[in-house]
Amino acid sequence: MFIFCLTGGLHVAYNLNMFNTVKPRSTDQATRSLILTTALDTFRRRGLDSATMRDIAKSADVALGAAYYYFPSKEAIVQAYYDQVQTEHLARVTAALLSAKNDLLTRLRIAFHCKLDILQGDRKLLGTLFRYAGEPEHALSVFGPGTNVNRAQSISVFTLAVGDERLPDDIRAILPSALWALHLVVLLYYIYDDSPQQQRARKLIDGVLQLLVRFLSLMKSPLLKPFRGSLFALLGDAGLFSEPPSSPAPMVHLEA
Amino acid sequence: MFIFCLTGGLHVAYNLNMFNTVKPRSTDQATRSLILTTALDTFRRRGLDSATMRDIAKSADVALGAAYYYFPSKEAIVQAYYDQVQTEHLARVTAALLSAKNDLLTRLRIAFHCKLDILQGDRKLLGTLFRYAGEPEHALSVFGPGTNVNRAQSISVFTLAVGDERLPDDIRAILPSALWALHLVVLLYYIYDDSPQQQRARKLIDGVLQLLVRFLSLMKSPLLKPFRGSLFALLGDAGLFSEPPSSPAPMVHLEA
DNA sequence: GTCTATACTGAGATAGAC
DNA sequence: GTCTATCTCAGTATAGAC
Repeated sequence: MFIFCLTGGLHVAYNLNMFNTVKPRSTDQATRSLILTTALDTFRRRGLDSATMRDIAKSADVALGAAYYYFPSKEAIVQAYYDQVQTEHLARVTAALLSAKNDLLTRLRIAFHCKLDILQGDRKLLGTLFRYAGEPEHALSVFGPGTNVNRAQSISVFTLAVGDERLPDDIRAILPSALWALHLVVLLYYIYDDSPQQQRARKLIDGVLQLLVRFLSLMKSPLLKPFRGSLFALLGDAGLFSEPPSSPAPMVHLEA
Repeated sequence: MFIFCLTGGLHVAYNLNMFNTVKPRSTDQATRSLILTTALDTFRRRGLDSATMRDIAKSADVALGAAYYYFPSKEAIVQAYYDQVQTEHLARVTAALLSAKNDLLTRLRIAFHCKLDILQGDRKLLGTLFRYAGEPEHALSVFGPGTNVNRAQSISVFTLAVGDERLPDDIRAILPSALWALHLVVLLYYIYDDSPQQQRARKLIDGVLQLLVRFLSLMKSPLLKPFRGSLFALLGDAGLFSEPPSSPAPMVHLEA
């Protein structure tokens, strides 16, 4: 219930806005793209809250109605930005993994650092990601059913990074979702990090992933078997990182 | 930097709004209290977003300006509600600990379950707690300097719960702040929990605290010494749960 | 279906009179 | 300290050009 686990394929087919700034497929997509680009530019220059829809429309030389025609709200524009980021993340990680060393730590570092690379300079835009985290009903809640698809895409990048690493089944099942949750925490840290070039966030990633990999191998130890059993029993009961069988299937929410 | 560690005393002196609904100290406090009570009632009946400041003012039989005189924004009202909750939490936990068994698990369960008891029925109001989590500058950001005092109060309840439990120094230093962070996660789960009476959240608390206590005693094992060392090195470097000495003291932010 | 122009509504927030 | 009037801006509506 808390974090739906829709991992599996890459779900590229869902990626509706994949080409919206790269290769407009028709005139209207060009307008959409123009509005999006202009909006992001305005957000970066004036800040998200002080940039009004009228500012954006004016800068893009379209009427206010046009902006609302493509984006039902100001936050829908930010959402579109996240979609872009997600697409870029998948692309870069896919490429980087091809030439990477084959150890888990390296692959995870790629996934995490890539994300921060993409978000470089847009840390303020990132704040809204969490704005509706506490409101399950809201369409833009990071944890809510309204973002099931986006979440699945985001998780799939971590599924890629884990790859075919030899892991116990229980760990393998939850790891991508757990990494996704961890990456949210890292993003929060990144937002608050005022060190030069956010070096502390970079160090945090390296430290935390190193520790995680060590933790995973520790979990294989027979000494920690009972602890590991309790941990996974808890995660199972709570429905964290996976949907428990007793509840309705996650896709139901999409239809509602 | 991420989570300032101002733990120590109970900081009761900071608790400015402690008596705002209990014992008004003058006429204007009575008005403030009236507005607050009416507002919360309106929020609960109509929902936070659809309840307008005009509705609230009308219900409280004051002009719109009066509402804004006491609360600079609608969200300031919610903030006042959190203050109330915090005061109540401290009071209840203090009382409950007096007659409690003296083991850590019991004391931690009191602190966590008490919070949920108080918040019972107000889960939707809770959503706003996280609304500005991603915006360091915002006065109401849970992690930001603007809420240093509130955070310190909240953490102090967990300091109370840990009490004089025999613990290694490094663990003792971060435990209250870590528990505070954990309690935020539990609150998020609580908000999303649609099981009857949020029983799953209750079970999560019990499970997670049991696991935590076991984890703490595992950490004492010499076998895990290197792991523990790395863990605390990481937390120290990242400034998580404590302010690293290289950065300015947290109180500076309060003056700014 | 894409877009312009313009006007309107609702609500958060503020100014200034009393 | 309280009220009334006013401002701003997100979002909606509408009528029409193409």
